[in-house]
Amino acid sequence: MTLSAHHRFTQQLNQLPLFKGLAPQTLAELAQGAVWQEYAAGVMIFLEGEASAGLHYVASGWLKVVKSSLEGREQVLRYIGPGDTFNEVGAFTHHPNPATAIALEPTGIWLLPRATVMRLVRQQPDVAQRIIENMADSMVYLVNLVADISLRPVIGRLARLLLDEAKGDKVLLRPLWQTQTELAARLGTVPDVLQRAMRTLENEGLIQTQRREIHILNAAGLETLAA
Amino acid sequence: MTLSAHHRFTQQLNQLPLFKGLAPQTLAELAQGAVWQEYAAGVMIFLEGEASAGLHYVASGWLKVVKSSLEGREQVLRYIGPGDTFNEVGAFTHHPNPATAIALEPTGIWLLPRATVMRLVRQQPDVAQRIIENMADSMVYLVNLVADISLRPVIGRLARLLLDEAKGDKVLLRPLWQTQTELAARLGTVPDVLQRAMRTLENEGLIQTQRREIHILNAAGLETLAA
DNA sequence: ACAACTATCCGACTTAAGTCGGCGACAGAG
DNA sequence: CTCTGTCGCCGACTTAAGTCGGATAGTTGT
Repeated sequence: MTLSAHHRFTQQLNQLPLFKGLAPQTLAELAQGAVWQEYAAGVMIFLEGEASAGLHYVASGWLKVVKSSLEGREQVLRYIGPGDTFNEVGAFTHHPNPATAIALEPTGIWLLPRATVMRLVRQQPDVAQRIIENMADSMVYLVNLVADISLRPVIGRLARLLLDEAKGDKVLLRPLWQTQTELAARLGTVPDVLQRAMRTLENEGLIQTQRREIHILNAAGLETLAA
Repeated sequence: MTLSAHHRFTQQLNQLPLFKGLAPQTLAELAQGAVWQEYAAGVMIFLEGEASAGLHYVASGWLKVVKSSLEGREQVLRYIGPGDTFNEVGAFTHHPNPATAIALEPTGIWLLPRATVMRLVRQQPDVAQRIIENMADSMVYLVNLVADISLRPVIGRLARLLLDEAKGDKVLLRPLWQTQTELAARLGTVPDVLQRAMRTLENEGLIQTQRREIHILNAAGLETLAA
């Protein structure tokens, strides 16, 4: 990792909402302690139960945070992409990692060691506040996830996911790493069940699937199922 | 609410891990802005979707934080008792409340307005850090809740709950407000299913239920189910 | 172009979870 | 004390979810 890489990273940090507006010196300090890491698709970034290193900032690529059962079933807690930070839990407490992180694509990550971010939080109230807000967002997300899984049938969750992911568009082309197995894990179920749910939606004329695209034919109908 | 009540509250705040060790003046300021609220058993403290007021500190009593489905089924996210704070999300962001809070017993709460805690966070790095740690704990709890509900059968969740709640003891006497309906909501299921699970555990000789007590006869057996 | 592998798809089946109706115990209100 | 409503208990039933075996299509590497 070269000096210029760190310099570029300093620039990036300044863009990042979490660290925007900090003094150049502070940013440089932050960048100085950072460790660059690259992961190939499918590689584990950290494992549930390990003591964890610090705050992770995703420079490029996508990854997933999951919990696994003994039988090997997987529940996706969150997808994380460029510009996101994750592992606040590991960075700010001495809890072991509560979940496992796995790269979905070739992924580049800056690792900010615990001591560095800790110092920053104590010296920069702005950063502390933004971190708190970030964590609050995560909590809202998790709370909704619990409610979804517990109180809604699979087909309802699927309908909601399609609507959210499409964000008003009528067409939804899924990234390559969103295989049906991944989608199923995100919804908290298994591929077969997901497949049936898809077919049901298709038979009822709410969606239409092509190779790598899903067309939403009847958004209102999906809303009803997702309610 | 009297001056002496506020004075007592200042004492209490000083005990509270979250605020321990602050300057007396800071504590007094904090107590000054606080609003005292009392709720009878079963009364709603705040409702999902409302804009929310600030950080809540429970002085006495127990309450639950829940999400409800349209059909009226309830998922308990967390139980909260004396000394706990809750509603970090509402206090530190402009999100509406992500869930509903309901008193389980007569409950007394100090409400710390957003502006007050916000100022505190910006001026006292210690407080900011502890709040972050608090939220991290909540996130760990939620993450595990998601995994439990998604990846484990009801009977396994029940076994784990019994073990956790007993904390090594062999006897578990449940508080009055833990009706089977409440317990079911905590486990993410319905009373009937819970009852069956209980009977199964009893038939297999793992536990024995008396009026308001549950005796653990075979902790190892429960561990196996909970694994 | 071919083989090997993986993802998808599908029908049939099993199991877990949830629903329903009713009954008996108990607690609080009158 | 009796009435009334809630809670707990239980068996029978329905539905949602998950499993299994196997066919098919698509992809990757050689």
